[in-house]
Amino acid sequence: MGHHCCSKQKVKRGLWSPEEDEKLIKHINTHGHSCWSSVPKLAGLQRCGKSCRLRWINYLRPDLKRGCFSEQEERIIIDVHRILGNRWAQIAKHLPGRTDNEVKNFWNSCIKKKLISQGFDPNTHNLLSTKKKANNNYTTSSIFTVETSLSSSSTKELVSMDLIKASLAALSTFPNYTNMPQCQTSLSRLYGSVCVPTTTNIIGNSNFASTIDYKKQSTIINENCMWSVTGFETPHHEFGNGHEEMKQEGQVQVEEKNCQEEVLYKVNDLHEFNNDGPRIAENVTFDEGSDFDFEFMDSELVPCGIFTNLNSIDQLAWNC
DNA sequence: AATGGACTCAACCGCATAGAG
DNA sequence: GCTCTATGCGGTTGAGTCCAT
Repeated sequence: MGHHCCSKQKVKRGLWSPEEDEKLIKHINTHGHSCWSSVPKLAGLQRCGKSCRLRWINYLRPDLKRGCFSEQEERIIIDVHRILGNRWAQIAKHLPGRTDNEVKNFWNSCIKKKLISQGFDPNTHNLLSTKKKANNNYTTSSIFTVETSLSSSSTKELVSMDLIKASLAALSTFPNYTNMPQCQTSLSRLYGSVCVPTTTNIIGNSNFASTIDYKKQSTIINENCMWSVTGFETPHHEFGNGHEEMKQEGQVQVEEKNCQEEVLYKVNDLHEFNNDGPRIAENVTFDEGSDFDFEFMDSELVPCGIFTNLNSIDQLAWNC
């Protein structure tokens, strides 16, 4: 079965010959590629436009970086994948000179196995646990297994590996972030190479909002934020009149213990309360002044357990 | 040296989406 | 609003290569 774009043409398939590459390079360098469907004809190639485009983007483009992925690139892929999932094109945008295809292949052939061998689920980035509950019937206590008395002033203290592992294990028991029974949650914050589990109390209509914990030198995203923006479900009956008022005002406030900084944001539009499905916050706007890279987050966040940047839990896991 | 399984990665396939008419 | 076409993207395939036996 051929492509719909070239089904009427007699096109060559399979590997490209050096002659074909040369023709394509010459044509694009001279005329550009404003319309890929016309490139084969103009370049004298018996290929479909789609094939030409792919060959150019993935192989012939002059700005491509060839060769092995560096350790830093690998880490970026893992970090961005944790947030965006299998959105290879978006991930590749954070790696100059790399293509989505290249990133995807590298993930499937190398990183995926590495994560699995380290005991992480490559899809969720959670610690693979043999103790997961079979029916997803989570109880309040499941997420509270990790609590510490660390104060905000002690975030630079080193935390033992046992505590970190316990934190990961606790989060891994909570894979989907749906039907969460209440709005209190354990929170693991990552500061450089230090993992600091804290306890978060969320007040108000909290599944529509949260705090973004950010610093100038390293962006820190807590998973509470992820839950909020993705709009995890909470049973309807949990909301009282006070929350209805908040909804009408279109602004919610979240209080978080042990947070160093808080950024409040407004929720301009909320879906109607509904017993049947998840309620999703839309058109979320953030106060100016935050240096958080929202383009990086690509506006649509994927639930997962741990967020980190360089030198964080990945490195710890890698070196264990 | 031969062979077969594992692995890599370029290329293809099918679907989603945007835009033009 | 509908259809058609082009483009972009993620999943999958398969030829070539590597490596253990």
